[in-house]
Amino acid sequence: MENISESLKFFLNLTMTQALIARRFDARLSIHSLSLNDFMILFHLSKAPDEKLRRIDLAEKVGLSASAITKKITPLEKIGMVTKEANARDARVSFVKLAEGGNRVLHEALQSAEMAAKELYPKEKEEKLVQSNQVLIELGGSVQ
Amino acid sequence: MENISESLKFFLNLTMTQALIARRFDARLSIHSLSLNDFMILFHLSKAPDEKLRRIDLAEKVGLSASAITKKITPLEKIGMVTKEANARDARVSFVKLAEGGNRVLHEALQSAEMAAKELYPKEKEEKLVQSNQVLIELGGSVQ
DNA sequence: GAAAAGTATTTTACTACTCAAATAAATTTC
DNA sequence: GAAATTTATTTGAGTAGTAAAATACTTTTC
Repeated sequence: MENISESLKFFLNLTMTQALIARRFDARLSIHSLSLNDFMILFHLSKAPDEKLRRIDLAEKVGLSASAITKKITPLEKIGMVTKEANARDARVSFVKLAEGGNRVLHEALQSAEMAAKELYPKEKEEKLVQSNQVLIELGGSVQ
Repeated sequence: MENISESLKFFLNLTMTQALIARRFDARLSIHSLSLNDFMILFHLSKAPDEKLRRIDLAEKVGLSASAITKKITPLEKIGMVTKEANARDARVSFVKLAEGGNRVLHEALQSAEMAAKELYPKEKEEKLVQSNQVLIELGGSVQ
């Protein structure tokens, strides 16, 4: 087996750990009847200006296709997590906005997410996590 | 919006960047008719002792469920990427072993993967990637 | 200002996964 | 050593995603 680059090693380990950790978060979030992707949607909406985003921007942030967003938003709207809002300037776009219910559920879910996060890495080594976070942000992460 | 912990930020950015980068790798690997998960299966088999793994161990390494592995292995066997091998000591387990065809395709795919990896991060900052890789390994990554 | 190109979203058809139940063998318990 | 429990895999049913085509606008080009 030939030697593989540090970048490729990094990506392969990134994929392994993400899958591993995502399962733990998914388990925690399930008590709020929220999938990890549902949580990501509510989270990114809450961080956006005026708590709303276009579907394509939401898709990019959450890491799903635009059509996946379309399909997820309808049920989320039905249970009061988000609302749809038209754009006066451009009739093509339809904003997704965080609703009251979504805001409440997000705050509850954030507590569960923090519990899962706490078990991730020893607190005394947190500085290494902060540095790695910087790398992730350079690679396209946007959670500051 | 309350402040969120460094660990949770790390996980959210991990998820965003993995989704982002995985799409790039998937696009590169598609010319070999290989999905990213197919590639991961072949890669982990090639690294395993005797180039074989039990389905549950493969599932854990690739980050899929055991049933997903069962469903993926059958077509991979048909096209000569892997072979099945019984375990003499324990009739429950059935090893998945890298076949000649799988080894050849893996080596071709590794070149495409390296091309995608090269575009990931500036070479002069590679040391930061090496450090982050260390963190990922502590979190469950196994690619050394 | 009509035609062409581009953009945001939805629909369609399909694939890849998940979880839970079923099966089959191994191990533990008593 | 039979019964109960655990472990590895497969099957079945349902869900969540994709890519590509369709739709409906907007912007650019000439």
